[in-house]
Amino acid sequence: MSESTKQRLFEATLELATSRGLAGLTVDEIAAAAGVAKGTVYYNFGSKDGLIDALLRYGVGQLADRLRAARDDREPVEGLESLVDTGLEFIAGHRGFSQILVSEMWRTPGQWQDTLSLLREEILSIVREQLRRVADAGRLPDDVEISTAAAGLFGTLLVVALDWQAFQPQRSRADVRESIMVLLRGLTR
Amino acid sequence: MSESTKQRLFEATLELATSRGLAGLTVDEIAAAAGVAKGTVYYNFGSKDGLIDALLRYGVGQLADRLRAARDDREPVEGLESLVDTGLEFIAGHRGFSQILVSEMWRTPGQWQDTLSLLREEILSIVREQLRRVADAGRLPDDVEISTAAAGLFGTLLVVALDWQAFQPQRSRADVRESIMVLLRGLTR
Amino acid sequence: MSESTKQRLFEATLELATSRGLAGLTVDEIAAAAGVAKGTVYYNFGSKDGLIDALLRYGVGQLADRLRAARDDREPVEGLESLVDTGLEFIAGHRGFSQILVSEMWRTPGQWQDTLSLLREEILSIVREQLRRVADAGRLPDDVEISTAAAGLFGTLLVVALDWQAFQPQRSRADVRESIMVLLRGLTR
Amino acid sequence: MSESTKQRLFEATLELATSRGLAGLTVDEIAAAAGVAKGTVYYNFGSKDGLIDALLRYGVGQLADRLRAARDDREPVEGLESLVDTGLEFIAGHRGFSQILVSEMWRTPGQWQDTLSLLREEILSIVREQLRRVADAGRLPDDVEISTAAAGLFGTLLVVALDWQAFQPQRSRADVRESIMVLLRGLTR
DNA sequence: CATGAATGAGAATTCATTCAT
DNA sequence: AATGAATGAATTCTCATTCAT
Repeated sequence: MSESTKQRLFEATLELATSRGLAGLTVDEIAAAAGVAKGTVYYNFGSKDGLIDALLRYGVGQLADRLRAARDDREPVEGLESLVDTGLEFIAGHRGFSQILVSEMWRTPGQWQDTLSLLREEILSIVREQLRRVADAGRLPDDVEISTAAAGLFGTLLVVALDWQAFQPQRSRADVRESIMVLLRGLTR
Repeated sequence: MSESTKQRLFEATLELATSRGLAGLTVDEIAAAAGVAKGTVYYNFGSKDGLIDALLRYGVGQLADRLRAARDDREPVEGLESLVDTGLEFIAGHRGFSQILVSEMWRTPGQWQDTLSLLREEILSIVREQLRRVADAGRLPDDVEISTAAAGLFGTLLVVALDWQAFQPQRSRADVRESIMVLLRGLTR
Repeated sequence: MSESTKQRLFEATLELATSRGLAGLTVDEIAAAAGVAKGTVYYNFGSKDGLIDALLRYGVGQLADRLRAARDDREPVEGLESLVDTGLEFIAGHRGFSQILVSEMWRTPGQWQDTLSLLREEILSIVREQLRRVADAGRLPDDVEISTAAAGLFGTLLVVALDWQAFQPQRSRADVRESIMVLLRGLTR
Repeated sequence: MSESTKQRLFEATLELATSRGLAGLTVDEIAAAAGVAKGTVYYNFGSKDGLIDALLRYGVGQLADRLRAARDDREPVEGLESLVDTGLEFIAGHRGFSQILVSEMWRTPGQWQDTLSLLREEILSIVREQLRRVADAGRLPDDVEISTAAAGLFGTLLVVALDWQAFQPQRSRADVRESIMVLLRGLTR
């Protein structure tokens, strides 16, 4: 079934990209790691970029789903913390994918820039919405611009989580979450 | 003189990388932009990777120098803000360089991982030192661990600055600095 | 079919090497002569060295096949002469190949030393076996050690044949064969 | 003094060529191994080929001197054996140089073919002269052509000696000499 | 006499893509 | 739906040679 082939290609690409970055991957490697012939990549995705593009959409889709599920009708600030926690959990559990995001997200004309802009927007809109609730509850200082704060929060979350994994793996997730919360609480007072 | 050749190559590479990203550059282009023959790159750096490696050290050296110069005997929190501002200025002025930093810094084994670990440490030690002063002045909450905060601050700065350049170029630098300061002020209360 | 591509590359390489030597060939030339794209060489052999390595095995295989075919149930000394004649014929017909054999065979660590040691052994075992028959027929002096004689005979054959081709091309093959036979007859008395 | 520089370059080249062959050497390596700057090679020899050329002449000159010294007014066949023994001794003592000779001597258009033809002739004339004496003493069969035999003897000597060094280093020089003598005695009866 | 930084033509190698099966 | 041999443009890298000091 085609779905399993695509899935296998996604997983192999993720696995390889974790250590070598997206740009450094060859279609040969990906196909070999997925246990399919090279032509199969082209049959299923049309091109290398097509595969990467699909992979990015797939991964971000998963992240967005989780984030959306994490929001609830609780108190706004708690909801924000829940968002952060969910984000941290996802990143820790999908390190390879997250590394790809940081690696490619801010690369200027980067090959996947268009897709990434779209995906970034999808995530940010979720964060912005939650920040908006916090603001509506009067818990955000007036001089904080929501879209800026959302972008900053997303980037910080990504980077802090990866730094944790790469350079301070002995820290617990709760510990890392708390570091970010300290910042957020400062912000939301 | 060899130093000037290396210097010219660094500058040409940085220049090109700012608009096109480091990964996509060819040695031909770099040499042409620097006004030297292609062989000269290999004579001086051994390989394309050798050039990038040297460039990373050079760039981080520059950043560290600026950061060190930004610290002064003023009030600790102001000193911290000065550090942030200097960092922002540097990143905005060396976009290509900063992009490679984010792209490679958190890649697991990564080609330049060894170099980057060293360089990360060089920057972090400066940030840590300043945070220490802030703490000594009693301006940091007790539950904030300095080395964690330093790593988070560095990553956040990098990412927020790049996000600004890539997705919100119309914002002013002062504006962006203020976004980060809001966070810091929350932290340092 | 892949076999025919490899075959074509072997033949083209051998052809070119006969007039220009193996070391001086470029992959471009070889591919052009074989009527395939340059990438095909890399697809099939991985590298220029890989091609040469495979070619050595292929060539020695051919030589060994011919030598084995040349042995028959005739009188032992005649069989030995037949071996020599076959060897001469092969070398004369594959000059480029033989040159690389002499060039590389006795080079201390040499790029293809491992391959060549194996190949040398394959040829020598055939020669040894024939010398053994001569000895069993009581036609070899007692003080001649077979493995030493085999190695000497192989080397001599190679060198004499190449010397003929390079410096005395006007001599006939029969003439050259006779020169070696004179030595062998002295030996087998 | 220039002589010592040339000498150092000869020795370094010989040393390197022993394991890697002449063609694979770079001027950089040679200069580094000799402890001089690259320009010095060009100052002294004009080109890489000039260095190799001079080296070949130098080495063969040494060999020719020894061979000439080995001939004496003794009985012709003994003189021939003395020639062989001296040749063996030289080769064993100058393995690197000898490997170069075998590697390059029969390479068809080889870059140093002209020089090598001359040098080959220098050695062969010595061998031919001695064989002539043997013939004059009535110790050579009528069907042996002297110049052919000389070429064969030279090649065989070279190859057998190298085979000894590379593949059967445990044998004594006397042992190896005896192997060749067996052939020669058969020839000279 | 000697140096070594710089050169650039030439060679090896990579890799996304195509296409006949 | 999948394959994998073949391609060739693009790139990296090599190295003999030059030349100003």
